[in-house]
Amino acid sequence: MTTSDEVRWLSSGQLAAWRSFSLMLARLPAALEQQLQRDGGLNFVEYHVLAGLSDAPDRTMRMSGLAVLVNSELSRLSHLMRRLEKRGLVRREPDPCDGRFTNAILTDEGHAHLVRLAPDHVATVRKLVIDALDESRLASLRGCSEDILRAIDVCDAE
Amino acid sequence: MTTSDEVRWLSSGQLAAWRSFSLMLARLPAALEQQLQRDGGLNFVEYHVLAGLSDAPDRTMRMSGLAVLVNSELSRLSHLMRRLEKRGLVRREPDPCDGRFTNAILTDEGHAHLVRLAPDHVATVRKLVIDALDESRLASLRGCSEDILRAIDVCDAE
DNA sequence: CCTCATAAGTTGAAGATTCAACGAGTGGAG
DNA sequence: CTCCACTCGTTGAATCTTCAACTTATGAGG
Repeated sequence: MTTSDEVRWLSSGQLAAWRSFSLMLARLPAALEQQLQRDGGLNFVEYHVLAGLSDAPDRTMRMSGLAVLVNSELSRLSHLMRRLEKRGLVRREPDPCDGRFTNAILTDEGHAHLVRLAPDHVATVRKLVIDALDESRLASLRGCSEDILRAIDVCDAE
Repeated sequence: MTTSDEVRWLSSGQLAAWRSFSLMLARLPAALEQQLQRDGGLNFVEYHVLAGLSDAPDRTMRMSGLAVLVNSELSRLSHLMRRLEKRGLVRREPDPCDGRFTNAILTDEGHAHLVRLAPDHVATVRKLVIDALDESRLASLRGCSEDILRAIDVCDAE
């Protein structure tokens, strides 16, 4: 990748910003997961699997769609769904219309678990993010996130 | 944790901000790790272990100090150091002054590896974050990060 | 001294994720 | 119709992380 010999190191201000940001990048997910794990025995991805299914028509999604939604590889999702299935929170069945697809379905028990968990999760998100920032900061955080996501997409597309 | 019956759900603007932010929170670390993994066979924590040691006097730190620096548990660090040690990038020895401590030391080979890797890593951080944001956005991102870190600390302290 | 409490670090087992290989279903080209 | 390429999803092995139990070194208190 190093195409030029000159490295553009970071200025001290940039470095300070990067340090804070990258520390936050490590700590916030850990803090969110801690709450979900404690209150519901779920990690971040598992929670979003249940939440995604609960918003979908018939509480049903294809595995591949779900994988995109939760930003995870299909293999990881497959293992994860096996564990959730063993706990009775979801079930899987082949799509009757096209046998190549597998439908993931939220069970009643899974839905109940999610409903039980959601308020505390939202409260945590508020406490650590939404209410920790004033309104203009939050708007600007959204802008930063979108800029960074765009840069990642550009980079992925080479 | 649910102390009140009333849940303060997110407004649509807050929800949109949270969605972008949390997607970025998942994708950016993956993108950074991908580059480190591809170019140097290291993950994010491993890179920061080497980087931390390289900045320390005598390229030496105690395991417990290193664990705080890279925001990781001691057990994880111990396993990770065993792997890095097997690759010859670091070594460990008991602190001669106080046998309870273990000193982690960056080898010459480890240092060379880091030096080889750093320019590409910095270039990636630039491309995905620093140069993806204008100056005021970056400053504001730093502020957001600090606010969120503070909220996490408050929360950890109950 | 001796005992005990404490903190540092290691270890092994269990749990989760990644990686590569595989199997199964479908639609299209010949 | 048959073969082929393609995508979807699963699986097992290897890797990494988490958890709990354990070892060891030190310093404090009797």
